[in-house]
Amino acid sequence: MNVGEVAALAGVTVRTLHHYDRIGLLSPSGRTAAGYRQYSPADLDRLHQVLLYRELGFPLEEVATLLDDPSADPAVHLRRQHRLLQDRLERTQAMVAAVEKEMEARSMGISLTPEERFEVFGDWLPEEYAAEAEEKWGGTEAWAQSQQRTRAMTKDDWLRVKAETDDVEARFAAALRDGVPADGETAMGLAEEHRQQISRNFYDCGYEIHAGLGRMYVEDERFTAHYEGIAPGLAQYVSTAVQANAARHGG
Amino acid sequence: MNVGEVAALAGVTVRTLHHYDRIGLLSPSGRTAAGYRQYSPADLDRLHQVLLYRELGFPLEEVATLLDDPSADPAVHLRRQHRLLQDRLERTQAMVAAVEKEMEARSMGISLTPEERFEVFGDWLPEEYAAEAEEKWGGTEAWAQSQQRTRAMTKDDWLRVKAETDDVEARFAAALRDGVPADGETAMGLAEEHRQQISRNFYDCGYEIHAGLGRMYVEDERFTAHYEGIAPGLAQYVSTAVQANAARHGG
DNA sequence: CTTGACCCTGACGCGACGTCAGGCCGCAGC
DNA sequence: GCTGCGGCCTGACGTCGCGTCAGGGTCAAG
Repeated sequence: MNVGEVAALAGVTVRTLHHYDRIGLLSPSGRTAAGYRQYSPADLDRLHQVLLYRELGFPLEEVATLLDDPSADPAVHLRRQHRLLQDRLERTQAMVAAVEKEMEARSMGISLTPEERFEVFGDWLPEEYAAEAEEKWGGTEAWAQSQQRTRAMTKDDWLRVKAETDDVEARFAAALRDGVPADGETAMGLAEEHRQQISRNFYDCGYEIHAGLGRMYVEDERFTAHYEGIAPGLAQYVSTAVQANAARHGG
Repeated sequence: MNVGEVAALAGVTVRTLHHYDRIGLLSPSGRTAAGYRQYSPADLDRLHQVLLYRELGFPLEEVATLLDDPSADPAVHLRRQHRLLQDRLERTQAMVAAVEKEMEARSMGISLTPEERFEVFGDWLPEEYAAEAEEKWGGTEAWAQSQQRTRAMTKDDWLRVKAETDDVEARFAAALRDGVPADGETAMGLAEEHRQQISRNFYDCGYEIHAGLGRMYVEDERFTAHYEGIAPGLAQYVSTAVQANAARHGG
């Protein structure tokens, strides 16, 4: 199939398909001698996934990493999409309820407080991220604790927590810069501080959990990006330090 | 309240409020001596409306025209939002169903046709516009006819229809330019052609309906914009011609 | 062998902000 | 009184996901 047909079938414009091709999100599996894009059924499959994730609000770059993850087979995507769609359903229902509440209030001559009226917008920002996080960690004790504690935090609390975190990260970066070994006493000390910070602010972070986190810093691109954004090599450095510290206490 | 507080309450960034101020969508009702934005409760009300419409996918400019329409009291907005949210609910449910269908198909080893898989995306483009249109005309016979006929149209059909329409509109513009009276024989002839075109291509357009359409050309800004984009004064001209033609046949 | 629909690749534009940069408030603490 | 330090201000440029030409090749039908 050529672009026009695919566009008509999927309900997108040709330009959109060009765009997806250029950014590498969906490149047709073939071209004719004249350079015409040729889409295979597999390409259509992928397009379908792309459109679903897009509809759910994912930035295209993230859609690409999701779909290119070789450890995620189609069933994983379907389950995730199902969950995200149900989240959206709940959210929409909440908004419907809010509007109905307001209509009723109006008809009774009452007026709602600003807090009441904005609450449906308030904590939903991470529609997709929250869903993903819950998929990974939902149901665990740590997750529940974290949810409960962070919900109670004020803006000042957040700023304090962020300052603490920034501090430790900066000292990690300094250690890396100065050539301090990642599995040495100093770096392990920082790792321990890091662990205690998490325990204080989010959830009881034991050594095994901390070691798991450490692994994620080099495996999950979002964490990796965070640390590499501070200093190149920092993700690996922190990961090593955290795991060394865990090993020391664990065994 | 100053920007920061409003932003925190509504779950948006300060930058967003700056933006809404600059484009005139939501300008705080006051400023302090130092130039600090001061938001009143009424401003918060408006912000709430803005965020709801935004969430529903309306471009900000359109949100502004909706909210600035003096003929639309708060209740109108609430009803519209309620309808749009319910549309979204239905649509999301359809998508959930589609994903479930696909999961089942996969588990049975069957695979769906491309058409089946994309159909949920297909005809939904005008989430909001379609909803608005249906709100106005839904349930009428003309609406149903139009829906049925346009669904059956191929791309070529659309092009042909568009060419026809463009032709009549160009002749209307020429008449206007040449100073031909809008309620004269020539202009009424064009109006009659216009009416028959609609009847052929969309729905049985009698004289009363046509007269109603004519009124809309000067009352609904979208129609007005369309005609004024062709030639200044054309909206009024066509409107007059159409109504004169209807009056001639009606009485 | 032309015509008209369809395809290609730039390249610029746009909406709705994000993200600095440079500088002015406002109030707490010394 | 001064000095931070967070919050606010106004530009101004960057980003994302395309829309929209411009200039030109391709292909099936007549």
